[in-house]
Amino acid sequence: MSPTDGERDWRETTVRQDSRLSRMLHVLIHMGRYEEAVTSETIAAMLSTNPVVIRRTMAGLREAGYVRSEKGHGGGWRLALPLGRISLLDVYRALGEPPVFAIGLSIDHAGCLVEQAVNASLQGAMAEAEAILVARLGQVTLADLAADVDRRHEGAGCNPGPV
Amino acid sequence: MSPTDGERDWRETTVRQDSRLSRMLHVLIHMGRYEEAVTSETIAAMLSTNPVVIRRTMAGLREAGYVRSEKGHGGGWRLALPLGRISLLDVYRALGEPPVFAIGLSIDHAGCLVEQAVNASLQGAMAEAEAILVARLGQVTLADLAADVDRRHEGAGCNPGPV
DNA sequence: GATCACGTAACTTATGTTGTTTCGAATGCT
DNA sequence: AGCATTCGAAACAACATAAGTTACGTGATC
Ligand code: FES
Ligand code: FES
Repeated sequence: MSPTDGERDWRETTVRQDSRLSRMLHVLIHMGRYEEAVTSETIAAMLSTNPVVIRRTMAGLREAGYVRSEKGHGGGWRLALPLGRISLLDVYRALGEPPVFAIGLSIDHAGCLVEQAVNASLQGAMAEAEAILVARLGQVTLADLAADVDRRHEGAGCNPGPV
Repeated sequence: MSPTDGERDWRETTVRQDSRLSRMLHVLIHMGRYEEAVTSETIAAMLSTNPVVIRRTMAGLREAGYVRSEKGHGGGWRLALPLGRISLLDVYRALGEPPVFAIGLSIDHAGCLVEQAVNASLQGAMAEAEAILVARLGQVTLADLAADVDRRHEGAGCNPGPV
């Protein structure tokens, strides 16, 4: 009954779209556990996808200065900042701030007052929801998530390493 | 700088997806201004689209009891409830509660604790944002929007009728 | 009965993420 | 120097979903 028990199943959305944020967080936290460079191929195997997808997605993180990439032997990806210095919001922004909502406004009639009123209301609600989301993403660092991982580690059957 | 000045341009999203809610609100408020039945064709012209799209989308509203449809001469769509009895949330639900977010979770590894921690955090943030959105949609009725239209009417150059 | 208007199915289009292949460039080992 | 490794980037196919379109059936009104 509480307003926070939203029971929507994001898992149910087949493959709707844009799991980049989730994936990148996964990768970054993983990288925080090892010092060595990780290759795109290893990460791709970790996420059951293709190395090119990894490079494509992590390009934004590199440009934002959160990771570094090195070519050649022993190369790969390395964290450029400690996990505590990177918030979920930072990652989201490094990905180019992809659209948050699947719901859009109809803007067929520039002059229609009804449309204006409808869109103003929807836009207000969405802006407020996005503000909440952004605020929460900004409050959580990757180190917080890593700590949560440790917490979960003391209970369920472990599943530490990759591959 | 404040977290609430989100300057995202929903208008800029080309035709990303799902403007059904916006469109249906537009139609319903419009219907509230006239007593006569409105045909799918008229509505489609209003929204610059196809009558079949209208029937398809309004089917949910009919099943939810917010509108009625009649065949034959003089037929079309009519409100089944006054605008004050229909909230934006009601309309959203009648449309089948389409996905709110374009951001999804990655669930490739059921056993990975890192993924669990990441998804728990993201899911929490998204659930809270959705709760806010739903709360706001539930507080606004179509009558409120109609009143807002009237308010806008006393200022800018009017644009009353359709077609 | 003719016309109007909805109901539904089927197909096409548009947009964006994801997946894949391919080539080039830089790095480091031998 | 030569070669294997690894990223960088372009190009293209695959997939999913809202939206647009066509076609045909059904029911109601004139
Ligand atoms: S931490 Fe999830 S696969 Fe490596
Ligand atoms: S009210 Fe916007 S076109 Fe009719």
